[in-house]
Amino acid sequence: MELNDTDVKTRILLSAKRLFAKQGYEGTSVRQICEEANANIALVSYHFGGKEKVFEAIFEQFYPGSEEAFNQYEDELKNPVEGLTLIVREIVVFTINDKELSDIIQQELTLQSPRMETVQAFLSPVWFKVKELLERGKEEGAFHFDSLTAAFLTVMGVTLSHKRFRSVNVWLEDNDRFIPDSYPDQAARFVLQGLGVKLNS
Amino acid sequence: MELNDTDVKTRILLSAKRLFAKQGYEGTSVRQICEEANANIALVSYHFGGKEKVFEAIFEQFYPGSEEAFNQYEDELKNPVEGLTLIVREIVVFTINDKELSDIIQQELTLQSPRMETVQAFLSPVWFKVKELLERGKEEGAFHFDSLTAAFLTVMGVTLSHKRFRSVNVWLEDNDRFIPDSYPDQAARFVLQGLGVKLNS
DNA sequence: GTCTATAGCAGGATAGAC
DNA sequence: GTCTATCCTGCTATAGAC
Repeated sequence: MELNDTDVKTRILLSAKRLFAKQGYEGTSVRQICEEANANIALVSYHFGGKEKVFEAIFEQFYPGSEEAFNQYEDELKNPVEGLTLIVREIVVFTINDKELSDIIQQELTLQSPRMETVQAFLSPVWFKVKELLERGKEEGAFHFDSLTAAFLTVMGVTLSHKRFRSVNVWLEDNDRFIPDSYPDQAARFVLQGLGVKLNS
Repeated sequence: MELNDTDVKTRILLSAKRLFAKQGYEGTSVRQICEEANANIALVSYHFGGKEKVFEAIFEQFYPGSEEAFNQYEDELKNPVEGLTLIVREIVVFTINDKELSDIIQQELTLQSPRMETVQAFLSPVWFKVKELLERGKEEGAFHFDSLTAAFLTVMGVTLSHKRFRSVNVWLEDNDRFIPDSYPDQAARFVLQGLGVKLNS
């Protein structure tokens, strides 16, 4: 990964992703990124055009494209309960697969940064769909909540919460068997129950 | 607030809290803090001993002391369902009352920063209690979940999620009446339902 | 494409006058 | 307690040699 087995551009991207996730954007210097990537400092400007552009390139490279995905699951997304289950699972799977990128997203969501625009552009399709499903699910009587905003917030909270794992194991001894494989389902179940859906499982 | 109606130390603390919340710790400069606080740059070193110490001072000043609080609610905390309801409500109330401090906490939780130690020291009592309540609630048959870690994560997610409000109203038009007053109860209900508790409301 | 060298600036901190 | 002036370090970015 950090060896010269891949091209420089990729090495820089991977190092930047790792470091942004651990230390935040501002807390990470271009020098540090290049050191870890075994790349010369000047190459960040040459290949990307600056630190800011590296940030954007990370999203372009690693954020799962959700354009075709929506078409692929068109049928499931018609039903609010099925659709929300699917989306929550997919988001949680993503946060497990790419902890780094989801850490970066997590951080940027609370900041009023110049990078927010980039982040929002990538996240909008999914969360807009979530909003739509919540609204339709309520109309159809499947979900029970007072405020859309409150429901939306809790769904966001559950699905994105995984990233605090690092600090969590300070409070929990890990004799508990936390199996990432089953977590997407647990999270989805939690969300649906929280929204007042009766589950037959 | 930003006028010279309070003493310098307090003005610095308030400005720092505001800016750390909006821009992150690394994204905020001492110069900027002092400018907003109408204070001279040298006073940060004089009164606190550096930027890092300002961060700690913010927690000492504004984090609600949870030592006496636990004794005060001793009775409610004996029952897992009651106890968890109480704590979730209190945390959510706190995140609404002091959005800035909870934004700061939110940010630091995902970072591996030198400030993590400070943050954890303040948060530990509450989250340790949550863990205990979850465990006991499961033993007593009140809660239903597979993994303690998974349950813990979802509770954290819901209770801390409020801070993403700023980015949320990009996706939600605010014709939805989100009433902060009722949110603590909604969040608590969501959590309990998610944990499989049968509610009579 | 990659490197060295350096420009140019902003950061945190403090010495010392008041 | 407060201020000015300054130190030193580290940052991003780029010009120009290879």
